[in-house]
Amino acid sequence: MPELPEVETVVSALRPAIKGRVIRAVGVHQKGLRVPFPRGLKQRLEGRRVRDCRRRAKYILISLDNDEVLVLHLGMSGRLSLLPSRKPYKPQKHDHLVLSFNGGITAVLNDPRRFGALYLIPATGVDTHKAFAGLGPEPLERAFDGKLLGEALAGRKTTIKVALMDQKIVAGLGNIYVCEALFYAGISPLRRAGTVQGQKAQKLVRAIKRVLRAAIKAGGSTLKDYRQANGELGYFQHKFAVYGRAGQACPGCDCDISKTGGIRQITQGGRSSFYCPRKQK
DNA sequence: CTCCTGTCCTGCCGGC
DNA sequence: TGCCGGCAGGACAGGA
Repeated sequence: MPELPEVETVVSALRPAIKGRVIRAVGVHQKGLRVPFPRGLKQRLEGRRVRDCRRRAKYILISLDNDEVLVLHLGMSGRLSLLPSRKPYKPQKHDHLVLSFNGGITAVLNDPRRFGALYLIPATGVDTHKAFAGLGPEPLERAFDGKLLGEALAGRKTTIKVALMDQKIVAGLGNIYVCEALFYAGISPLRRAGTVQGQKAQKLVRAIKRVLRAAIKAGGSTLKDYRQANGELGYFQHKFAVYGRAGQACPGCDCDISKTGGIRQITQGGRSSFYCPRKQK
């Protein structure tokens, strides 16, 4: 499912393909996703030129020449794919929005579970929109360091797992990368968030950046395979240390799995957490 | 304010 | 084989 690295990968491919291009035709095949589509979506998009395309948290922002911004969230099953310009568009199940640009470029939003969202908002209103207001720092930016994270976590009684899932603390992390980062930082998902300070916070920040960068790197290969591949996560899913690996050995494990039970799976905040009780404290 | 729970949706998988 | 229940997950509303 698309978390920060997947969205980053999508935007990296989308930006050069559509920047400066004009939206010639719009196909709207759905009344909405998690939220209803904006009124007059088709009319408001057609004829507009794309100024730029960027990512914030897990959102894709496509700014248009009428000072409106098309905001997309891929939910957990959403895909935004670019169609080869030679091939005619063939509608697929769960294609909700089809954008046709000059030059034969077509972008298709497909989302089976419809957990995604689409907004069309004024450029001046992005920061105050409910999706962006109060959003925490970008984890890959330099400003996101141990000190900043420690301050954000201070006083929090909830667990570090739940806190890292909170987009107000840090933006763009989802269940998978939180589990992975906590493993690399050696921090238990059950630890109280407020106790992650100083060296621990710094170590966690490094782990977050490390796992995100690695995933983005692998996400590049996901995208290359994308046209032929059907794997949602592509390449990086084979590199998970703990996520989805309950009962198995964690990387570098030298304990007796038959006695320890290996990687443990628990539920926190209604979501699965995977961790190694011996390496994560 | 913080924390917690329910809701949305559909594909997939395990169990019978 | 086929059905069915449960699970997966991000964001957000609303209640405590």
